[in-house]
Amino acid sequence: MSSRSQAIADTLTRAIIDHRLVPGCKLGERELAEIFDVSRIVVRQALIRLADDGLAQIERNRGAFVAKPSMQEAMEIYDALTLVEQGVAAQLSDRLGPAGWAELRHHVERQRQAVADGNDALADVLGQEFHIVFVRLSRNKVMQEIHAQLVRRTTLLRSLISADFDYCNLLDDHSRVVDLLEKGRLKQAMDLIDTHHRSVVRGYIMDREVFPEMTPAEALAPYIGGKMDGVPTLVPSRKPEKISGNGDGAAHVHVHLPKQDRAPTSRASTKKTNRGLPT
Amino acid sequence: MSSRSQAIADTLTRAIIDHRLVPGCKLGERELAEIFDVSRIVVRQALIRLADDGLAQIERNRGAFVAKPSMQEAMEIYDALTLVEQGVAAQLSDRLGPAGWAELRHHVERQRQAVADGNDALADVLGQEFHIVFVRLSRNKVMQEIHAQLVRRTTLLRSLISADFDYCNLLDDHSRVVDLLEKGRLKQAMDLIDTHHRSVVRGYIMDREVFPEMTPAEALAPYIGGKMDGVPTLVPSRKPEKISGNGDGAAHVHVHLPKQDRAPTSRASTKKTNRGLPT
DNA sequence: ACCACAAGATTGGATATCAATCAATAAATT
DNA sequence: AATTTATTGATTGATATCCAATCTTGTGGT
Repeated sequence: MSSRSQAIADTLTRAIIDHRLVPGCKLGERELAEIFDVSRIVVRQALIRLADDGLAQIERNRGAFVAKPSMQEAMEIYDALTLVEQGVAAQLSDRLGPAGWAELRHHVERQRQAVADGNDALADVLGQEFHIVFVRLSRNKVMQEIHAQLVRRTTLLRSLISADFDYCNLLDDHSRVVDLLEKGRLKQAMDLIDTHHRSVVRGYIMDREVFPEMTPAEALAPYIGGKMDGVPTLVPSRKPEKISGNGDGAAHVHVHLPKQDRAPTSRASTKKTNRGLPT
Repeated sequence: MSSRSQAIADTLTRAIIDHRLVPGCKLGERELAEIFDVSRIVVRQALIRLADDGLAQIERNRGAFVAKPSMQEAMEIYDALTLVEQGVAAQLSDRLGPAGWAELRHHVERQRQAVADGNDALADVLGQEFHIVFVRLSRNKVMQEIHAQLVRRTTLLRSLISADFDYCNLLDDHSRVVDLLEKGRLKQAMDLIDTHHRSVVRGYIMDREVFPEMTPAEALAPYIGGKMDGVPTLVPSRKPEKISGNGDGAAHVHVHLPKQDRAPTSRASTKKTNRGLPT
């Protein structure tokens, strides 16, 4: 463990990308200091790290809040993410060896299996992870860190908006990108990456008021104390009461459609309103 | 001014990219606290910001040092920079209006004029700035910040290596990139961006031992107190003794060659060993 | 010359304290 | 009564001091 402030920053980051701490939520120093049982200074250092990461914003003499990006900024984040992943795609199409392609295919297959098993939670995590694995294969740690930060910020965005998109097409995109890239059809792959992210952004509606808030104490409770038990990450275990306190954890219905173009205006078929899993 | 720690982080960043604080230099908390006349905690917060930015590295119970990237990391930084600028180039080729192209051309022209006047210092700064302006035209603040961070890190790298490259060809690249992009020859422009950065990295030799060190107190003296007077930035004033204490500030001789290919192996014509200006 | 141990220095953090600012209430005025 | 003003309280930014853990150094003994 490097420093305590780093650990706290990690926990806060976790809570934010888990949507337990929602945008606009006040992150009071004294409150967090009590929760984590550290001094205010350590909390402040953690908040500085979060702010540098774009997940929090600090207003002078007013304190820190979970970042609440504007629609403009949301678009910019997705544009940046698209740019990075397209660039990585171009590099991979040149340099990636058979083992790399195999890893990507393996990952897609795992996700497909999870979907087939109806394990939505795992499928979601794998869907997120695909992008991380994709960039990792570039073997560029600097790029990885930039990309990971962008992914964190998109994850934050998702607790600010009500997503409404075709889940299955997004899932297939991963497989198709790998196919196109391995066949050397770089241009098409890059276009698909663009479409992939646009199809996520398109469903964003940002004027929605934020969900029932949790106080930081409630939100952070699962991460404190023992060994982070009860924190649901990529464990597919289905505890009756998982993360969210609200009961809209509607069973996701995944309908597998034949690939069809997704024109910017037509969005009227097989959409599921869901939270926390557009990848 | 937001917070004091941010101001100090900015000053340290400045000193690092000015090559006054060289890689490996110890950044003691107590020492910096005295220099800036603040408490150690504020210094620590500034160092955390620097570390997040990749300009410093903090080792537990050992303190902070100016980052000393490995050759591997240097390559990764340049790869990332290339990726970002290529992506921005692709966006600009679609979306940039006449005013944007004009601004780029104006900037190139200013740099050309500076070279013609023999004002190397100004030419250097403008060369650096070109990349910043280029990315700014994408109108994506998120991307701008990522790019700016990468540029800072490349600037840091330059105090770690001895560059040895053809200065004039690098200068012309900017103009050629603009030409190619405006003509819609995106592929060639992206290749040129790649070549541009590679031609910088190629000259890097990282085993060189670091220059005569300054203590942080000496290095930071010009930034402290008054209004940063005496800090040489884009002022073309030619003080006899500029930044560096070592006397190798040889007069740069800029020979304008007809464009020629720069094969990875052939580097035997019109190269000037200089410091701090490959852009 | 080499290893072990003690002394010193530095970092990471805790606590207490203070000034400045913001928020919200209570009071005063129109 | 409504609005404006003043007071109070809470929170942040920052300092000083203190303490424990760890790293470095230097000395001494073998």
